[in-house]
Amino acid sequence: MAKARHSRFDCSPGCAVEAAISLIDGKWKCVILFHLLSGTMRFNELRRAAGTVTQRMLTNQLRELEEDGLITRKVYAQVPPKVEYSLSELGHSMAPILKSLKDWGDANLDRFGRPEPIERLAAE
Amino acid sequence: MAKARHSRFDCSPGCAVEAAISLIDGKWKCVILFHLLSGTMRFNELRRAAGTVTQRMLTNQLRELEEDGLITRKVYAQVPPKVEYSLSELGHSMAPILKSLKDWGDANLDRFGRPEPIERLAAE
DNA sequence: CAGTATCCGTTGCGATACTG
DNA sequence: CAGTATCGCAACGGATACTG
Repeated sequence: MAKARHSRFDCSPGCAVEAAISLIDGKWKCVILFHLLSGTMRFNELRRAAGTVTQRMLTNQLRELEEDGLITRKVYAQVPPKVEYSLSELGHSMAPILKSLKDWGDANLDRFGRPEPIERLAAE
Repeated sequence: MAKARHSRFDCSPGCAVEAAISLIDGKWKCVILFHLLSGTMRFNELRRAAGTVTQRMLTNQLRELEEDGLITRKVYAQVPPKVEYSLSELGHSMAPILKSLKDWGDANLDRFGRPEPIERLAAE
């Protein structure tokens, strides 16, 4: 539990930056965090919100976020099971990062891989 | 050239966030970007600044950043070779992201994997 | 509902050696 | 100096099946 999963930082300048992203790397983590900014969510809610994440990966990422103390997992002892995820205080402190990521993304979405709409437009 | 390296975003909410980190994921990219905020740097300068990155990885990450239009590579036709890397305008636009990462890291460095000094303190 | 377990191909990435 | 080439292992991560 909480084994040193993150690579050791050798604290050169830029260390802080490296440390920060090491917590949110992995394709899904910041997406999860971002969604949790809006409030508590259940497992399958997150699953849908994240788009195409697999069950295994979502579980995995949630566990790591929990280990790192960014999110809180609350299990209700009932059937069917109910588990709620929410941001810890530390998690909330990342809001500025998430926000700047979102802002940049919004401003530049059309610049790189603009995802084309699923339906083919009139072409052909 | 610029093949679709990044996974396709299916533009659910949070898509922008996903898009943004997809450009800076990989342990070294944001460290590189961060250092380039201070100005132009040469290959081996970056190598030293980044800490423990290998030659292969640095080259690799630099190429991807270049493909994504975040940095500019300037080669001087001379011997010995001299190559300078600097942020493009798009790269500079990520400054807020880098800054928020740095701020968070600075504020929370002591909370997670605080890298212990190499020399063992008095213990034993 | 919210997971865990297993299989298995793909990618990441360090080590090492070579080059214009 | 600033790379490229090749090897090889380890981690990532999807698909699928099973469970309390």
